[in-house]
Amino acid sequence: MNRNRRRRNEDDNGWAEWGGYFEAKKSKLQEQFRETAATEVEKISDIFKGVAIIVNGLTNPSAEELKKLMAEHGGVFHIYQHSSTTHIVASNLPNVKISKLGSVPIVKPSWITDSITLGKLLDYRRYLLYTNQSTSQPKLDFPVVNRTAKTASDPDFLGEFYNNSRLHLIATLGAEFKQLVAELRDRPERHFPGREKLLEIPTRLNCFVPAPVIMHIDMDCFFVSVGLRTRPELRGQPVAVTHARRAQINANKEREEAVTMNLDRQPEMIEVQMIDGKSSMSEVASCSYEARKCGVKNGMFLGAAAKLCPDIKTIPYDFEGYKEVSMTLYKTIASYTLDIEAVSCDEMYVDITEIFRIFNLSVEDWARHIRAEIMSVTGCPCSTGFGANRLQARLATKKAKPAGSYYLRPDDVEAYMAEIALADLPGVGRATLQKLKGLGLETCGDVQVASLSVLQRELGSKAGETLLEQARGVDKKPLNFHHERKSVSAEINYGIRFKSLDECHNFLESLSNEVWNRLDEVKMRARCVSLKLMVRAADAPVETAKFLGHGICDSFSKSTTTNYVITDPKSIYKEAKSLYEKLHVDFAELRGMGIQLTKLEKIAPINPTLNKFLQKTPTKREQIPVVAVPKPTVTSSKPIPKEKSTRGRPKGGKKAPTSSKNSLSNFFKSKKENAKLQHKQVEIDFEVLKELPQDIRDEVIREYNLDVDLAKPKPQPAAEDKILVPTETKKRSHFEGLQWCQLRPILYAWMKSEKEPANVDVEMLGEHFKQLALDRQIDMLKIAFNFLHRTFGQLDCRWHRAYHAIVDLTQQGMLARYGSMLFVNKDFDCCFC
DNA sequence: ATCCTCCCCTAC
DNA sequence: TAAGGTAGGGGAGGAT
Repeated sequence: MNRNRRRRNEDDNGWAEWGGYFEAKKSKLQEQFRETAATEVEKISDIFKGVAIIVNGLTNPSAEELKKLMAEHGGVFHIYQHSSTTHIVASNLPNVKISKLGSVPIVKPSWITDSITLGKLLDYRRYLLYTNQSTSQPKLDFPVVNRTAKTASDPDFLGEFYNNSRLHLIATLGAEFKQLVAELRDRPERHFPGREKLLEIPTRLNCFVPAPVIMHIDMDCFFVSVGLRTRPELRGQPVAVTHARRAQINANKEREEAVTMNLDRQPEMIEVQMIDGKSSMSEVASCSYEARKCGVKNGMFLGAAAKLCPDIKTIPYDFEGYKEVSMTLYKTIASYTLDIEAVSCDEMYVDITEIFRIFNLSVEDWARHIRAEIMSVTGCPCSTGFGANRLQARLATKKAKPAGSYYLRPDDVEAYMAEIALADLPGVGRATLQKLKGLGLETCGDVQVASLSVLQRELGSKAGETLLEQARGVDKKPLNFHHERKSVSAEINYGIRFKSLDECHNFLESLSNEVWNRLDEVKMRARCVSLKLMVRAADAPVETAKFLGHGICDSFSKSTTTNYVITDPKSIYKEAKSLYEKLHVDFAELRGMGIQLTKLEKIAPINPTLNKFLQKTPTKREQIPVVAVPKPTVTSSKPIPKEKSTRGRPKGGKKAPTSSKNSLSNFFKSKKENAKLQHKQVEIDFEVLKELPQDIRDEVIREYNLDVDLAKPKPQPAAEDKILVPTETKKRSHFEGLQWCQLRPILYAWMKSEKEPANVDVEMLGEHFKQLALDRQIDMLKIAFNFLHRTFGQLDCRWHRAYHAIVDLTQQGMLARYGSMLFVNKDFDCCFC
């Protein structure tokens, strides 16, 4: 991506390449495995003689593994498609790409694994990824036995499911647009070609718009509108986007029973009550306003929707179309401003204040202009709402829909709000609404006069407070243009019916790979893995009403904070598997599984100077001070001090391990040897020495013939030095297995990394930071290690580079003077200076 | 008092 | 048949 971006066209604000965004993602995958060194493999068979594959997109097994399998079994692996390529292997390939791939058959990866399992080349036609189920897909000339990955027991399931999941698409597209807005804003240049068009709008006098103005823009029934672009004959009719084509399915006794049994259990699900054993339980992803008039809602089962609206027409999904239209939408808005908070693929907030300030437009002029432009470039209608904050803008959109615009003027807010139904407030969902009903509250007007304490008692302190504010049209949350990820997860609660523990483990492994790929994609690393399970409720029927749905479930989750930074999918799988064992759930009862990663860290150093330095190959000079210290054998290491570390200790009443002593002792031995080697004098920091356990300290003093009188303290250290050394009141156990380090330079480096060095008052920041640490009662050592870890942890532990980066900064006058420093990583590699 | 874990809720 | 994902806010209750 980065490389592509540098090539960008200066005139288009980066858009030319944004169009190629998804393209770029795919080619990156290719780069990844091209870089993988060819591994020498032992030939096992000749199953794939004459077969030459390329891999397109994510697969399971991965491209790398397929490459190895092909080599082992006499096949050929191409990185790019070639005239001699015989098959394309893919788990999910957007329809739009198929036409470009020509006549080479596209097969599922299980063709390869199954062939190997059975020891012979199977007929690939049974493994074709595409069948002629949709007009946009290529027609196939031969009969196809469509082997669909129905349940999670199938290795192709994950990709196939995500390829067809609307919710997955919505979630991932939303996240991608958030990230893209952030990236665009990070570019130094600002270029808004769209604004020129505004000059053509005749300016009027007296169209003062009080600042700030927030615009909320939302496509009207997005999926339907995209689908109707090519189906004009359905305009004005009740239309729904669903997987199913018909609202009735063939009668099936078992299913009728299952439906009835589930109905008994879920009387609150109104739409479920409207269905019977013959109704389709395919969900309506989006429905037209004509369908909504009959009471049809998004998320409803098609069977239920058809009961309300017998004329309803169904149209299939068009995932590529959604991507394309949302891209165009964002592109259009961003040609006017980058003050955008992406909400989802079809919705965003835009701070429009600046545009009004510059162009002297009325809200109506602007709305008419932008809505017309969006209509013309996407072929889809949208609605816009304007207000002084995001809440007002959003409620205005509600009134504007469909295909309209509304400005909620500051003077009208109070009266307007009183009429708003509580259900229309963002954040008020099913559960909250029920609670409020219990209090006899239905409109914002009711809430306006309710007491805060009552609301808080019912909804919790935070939600109570926000609700009261919302009811008055107040929204203090500013738009967030720079979104930072706090978690990455992958979850599937459909098609989970394991027949063996192996199947369950395999699926968990696929999920681990998936979630790892997503983490890597956003260039982050994690330190916490959570596993979420959906388990059939004890009294729920084994057969669910919805085909392969999760039915009525209990959900459980468990997490583990690792004492290392996760740097591969195998670690995720290992942790997830162990969490699964701890939850004691029978694989046969599972109905859903998910893995979530939290405690995320950015993969790259933030400081550009440090970054640049770290990329350099170290010179000989730079390598000298690195001292390797043998790993302590007594205990496992903990890279970042954790209050809970003592809890994780062996419970058998063992004494706390003495790793600290051992490694310190070792450390000084190595230090001495190293000094001899270099014929250099050894410097030992007084404060470090003071903190050593008595016996080691004595040893060090003896070893080095030090002239130190610990009883007579050395000159009073500067104020900030005092806090650098953990005091005796701090529990030593926090730092078991860790070494001391001089903190000031590190903290300065940290602070510098977030603000550019120029014009930063180091002393002031130091004070500020100290206060922060004291206020929050965080150990300075913990902060320092967090920093070190976050910045350098993934760089193959090149601590010497970290050190020299800091020295470098110091020499440039960018850091304060530093004293002796000791850096330690989780493997007890040390560098000292 | 504050943090952490395991939930629940909400939005698209 | 059908494709019930994902991220963030926040609260209860236990641990420290």
